[in-house]
Amino acid sequence: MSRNPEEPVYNRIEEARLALGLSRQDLADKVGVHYQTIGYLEREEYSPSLVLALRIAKALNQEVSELFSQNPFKKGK
Amino acid sequence: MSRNPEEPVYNRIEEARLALGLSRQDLADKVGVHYQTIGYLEREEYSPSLVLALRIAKALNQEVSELFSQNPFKKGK
DNA sequence: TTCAAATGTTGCATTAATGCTACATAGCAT
DNA sequence: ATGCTATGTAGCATTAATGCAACATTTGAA
Repeated sequence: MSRNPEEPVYNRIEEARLALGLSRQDLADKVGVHYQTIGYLEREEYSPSLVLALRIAKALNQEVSELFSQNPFKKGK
Repeated sequence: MSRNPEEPVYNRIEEARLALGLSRQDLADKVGVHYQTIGYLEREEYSPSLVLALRIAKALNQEVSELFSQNPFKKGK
């Protein structure tokens, strides 16, 4: 599978982050990653490790399945 | 964070796999990875990518949060 | 016992995820 | 205009996740 460039993972990180009034830097700090990493994830340039996904979900008070999906999200949740 | 050797991810893949009567090879085939990879994950020698976690959850009919956690699982679910 | 299936162990190669730095751009105050 | 904050882009280095092969061990069936 080689870390799947073919099968992307969609996410609503940006939407959930903005809903909490957080900047990328804020979220990065809460989660313990570089702020650029949040940017890469929001732009879906790559998909996170499970550890990071779990941390982000916790930081944003969401279920992993609410934030990340193999299928595109519909508009407005 | 450098992919966290410090903060492990616990899982109940083996339990869920056995409950369905699947061998590691069976699960690996359903999920599209090498059968050794399932072994590594069950032994918690490393934690999967989010893509793989999503696929495993789907193959085992479980929520990601039911299968993977940052905190150890209690006995018998 | 013998055989096969399932699993464990080791080792090596490849690559995506992450860290980090630097610079550009856009928007919003002042 | 000036400055600050947030974000985008590009490049490079490191490392964990995965593939894969070979061999050992365990377990259960015949």
